[in-house]
Amino acid sequence: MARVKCPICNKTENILKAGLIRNKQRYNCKNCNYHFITDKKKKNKIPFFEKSDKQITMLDIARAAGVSITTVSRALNNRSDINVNTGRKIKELAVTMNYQPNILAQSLVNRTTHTLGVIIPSLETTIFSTMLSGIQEVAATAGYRVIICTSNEKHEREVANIQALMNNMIDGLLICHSIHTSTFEHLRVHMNKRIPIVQFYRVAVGLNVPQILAEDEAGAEAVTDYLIKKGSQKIAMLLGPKELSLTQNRLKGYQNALRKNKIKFDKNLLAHVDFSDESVYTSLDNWLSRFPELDAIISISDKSAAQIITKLKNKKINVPKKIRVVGFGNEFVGEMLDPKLTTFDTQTRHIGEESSRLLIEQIISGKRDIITKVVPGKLIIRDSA
Amino acid sequence: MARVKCPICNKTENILKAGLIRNKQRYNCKNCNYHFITDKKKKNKIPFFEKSDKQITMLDIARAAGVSITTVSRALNNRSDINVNTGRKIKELAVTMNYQPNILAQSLVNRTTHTLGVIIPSLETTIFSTMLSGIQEVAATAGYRVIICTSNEKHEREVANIQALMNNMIDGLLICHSIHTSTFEHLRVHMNKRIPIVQFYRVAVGLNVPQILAEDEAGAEAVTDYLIKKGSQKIAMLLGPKELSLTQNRLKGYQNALRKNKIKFDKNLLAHVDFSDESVYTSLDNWLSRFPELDAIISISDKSAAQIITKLKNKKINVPKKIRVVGFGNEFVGEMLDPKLTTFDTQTRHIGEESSRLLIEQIISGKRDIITKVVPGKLIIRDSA
DNA sequence: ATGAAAGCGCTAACAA
DNA sequence: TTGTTAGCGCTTTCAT
Repeated sequence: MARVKCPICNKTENILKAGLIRNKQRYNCKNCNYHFITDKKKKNKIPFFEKSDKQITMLDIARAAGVSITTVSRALNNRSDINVNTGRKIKELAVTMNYQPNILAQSLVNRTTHTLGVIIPSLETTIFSTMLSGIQEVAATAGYRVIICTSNEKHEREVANIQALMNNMIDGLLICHSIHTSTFEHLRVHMNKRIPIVQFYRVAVGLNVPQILAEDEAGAEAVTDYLIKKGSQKIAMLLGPKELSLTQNRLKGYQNALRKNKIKFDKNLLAHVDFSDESVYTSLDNWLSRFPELDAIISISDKSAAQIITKLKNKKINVPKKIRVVGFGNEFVGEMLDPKLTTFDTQTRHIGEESSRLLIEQIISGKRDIITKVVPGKLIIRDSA
Repeated sequence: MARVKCPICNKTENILKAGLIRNKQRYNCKNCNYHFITDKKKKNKIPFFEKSDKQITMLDIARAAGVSITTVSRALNNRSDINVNTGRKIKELAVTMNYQPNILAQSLVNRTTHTLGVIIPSLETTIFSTMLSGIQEVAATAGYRVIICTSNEKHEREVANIQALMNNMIDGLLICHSIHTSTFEHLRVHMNKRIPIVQFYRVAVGLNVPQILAEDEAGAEAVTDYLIKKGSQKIAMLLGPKELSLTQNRLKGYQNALRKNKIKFDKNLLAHVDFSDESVYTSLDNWLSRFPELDAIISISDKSAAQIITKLKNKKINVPKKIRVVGFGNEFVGEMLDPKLTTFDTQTRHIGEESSRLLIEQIISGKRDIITKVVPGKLIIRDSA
């Protein structure tokens, strides 16, 4: 074996191997107790990408510029305490060498990742992907990345996702709860941490976490009111699971309108569905058989409204003459239906945008005000009611 | 000022302050030239979250267990070279102390983030959010996070997003090009790097990057063939921008079917739209005025098919009697239309799943096979054709 | 204006 | 089986 020479004492005796660090052989000179390193010849063949894959680091720039790594850092971060020429030279060098900062290293040291986490029940439901679009747009503009996790309406996945994200990956969390989430311990444990949280659309009530909400109560009231004005008396309502604040708020709005118009509330006109097609159809059949005088249906979403209208047409029940149908959400599908769908526009995209905005504001300001904001919507009157 | 004692020589003279490191005061003993540290009393008031926000590190566990940090690492990573009892004790301790690993630090050292980047034109188009759903589902199952970036169909944003993601944040990239992307240098520069790339749905042809495609050519051929069998002769086709491979492939399929059935190709029956509502309506009006004998329209998406059907109904043109309409994508809206939409199901979700699967496979295996995979679709026959 | 060195929290090679 | 040490790539403090 070729002898290695200690760069300090220049001897070749008593040099021990002392570890292999990132492909470099490290040695220890027992004479002067000095550790040093030489390149190690590669054993295994070079992977195909290795040759072009050498990431330029600040050290490379420092060497090329003949300055210290600190100076490079200062130059690239546009610090004031640096010679203008040195700074310019380093920045030019960084460009020509195609330097790309290692974001992981920056994040580790700065304790900030410029990344938001979003937990959302599903991506295939129009309102959720629309909200996500709003979130991502605002985030991108503010220079934040977005990591998405879908809970698929499963509580366990919501819990697991939160845990995974909160481990230093994100600067803030946006969450829209799954329908099966009724305990909130998994959120509570993170509430007093550095990382701010904002709930949106489906929120846990009584939790000290800011919320961005749709205009559920006022919206449902406006819709019900409108139907009554149009002459409906027997108004059924398709709702989500009882536990959701959203459900409760819409129900409240509905009841407000009934009370105002002196119509007796009948809880059999309520149906709680789990968003499956089947549960929607079952509820509809149920109503039709129990309430021949049914003259209006308020649906939980435009999608189920579309399903209801289609089903009613199949049964030769005229919409809106016999039964008026109103949706919630103002999705694209509403305009394509025949009759065109009357719906309450919850301004889904805005909800996403506002949530993102509030979260980023809390990240930047460091403030943790417990704000509740309702994004105003509006009734879109078309032909189905 | 209270004097500080050097732990080496035990003197209190000639001790200089030597920096403040992460809230600790560092000193330098000039007698023995030894650097040491003591805790520094906090000056500014504690932020509200600080008390509960002390992240437990491996060092804390090591101290609590009376072992070295390496041993903790070994225990938590379930290494074999560790005493079973020590390992168990450490893992218990980690749980009781509620230890959460710092993913950034792990990623930095392991050079892998378990995160995929996805660049997608939009989130508000059903097919894209559906593909994303498939991507995210497969990724989550394999233990990968997903960062999304929308290009909003803008080339510059696509380029910027790629650059931002490739800086050590991701282990692999999934990309669906924006319609305005016709040069691919921004991709090419990353092709030979460690980070694998997979293109999906809208791909750059002739680029050495794996692709997952919809069955565009065969699908369009099947659709056209079906229309001709049904008796259509004058078949218009709504296409995306000419540059997209997807457009070219569907056009090829259309032409194949015409040729096979000895129908003359007329390029005036083609319209290239930019997915805006307006361009769809303009194309339709154009066709109607120029081709009174028009008897079928193949649309680029179910959404535009829906718009076309709605518009034709407005104009009292019977679908499918006078004009047959076929969509692409099999989105939810198709079933809600009247008449129900005949469409080619591109299996959008599968495309996302397959892309994700291929990318992860390449990440794990380290192989970079240039695979092109077409996800088979099928014709869904309903009432509009 | 610049550099040396410590440290962010973790992993891994070697010594013991 | 365990500890010591260097290092991932960056920022920051203090000294010069």
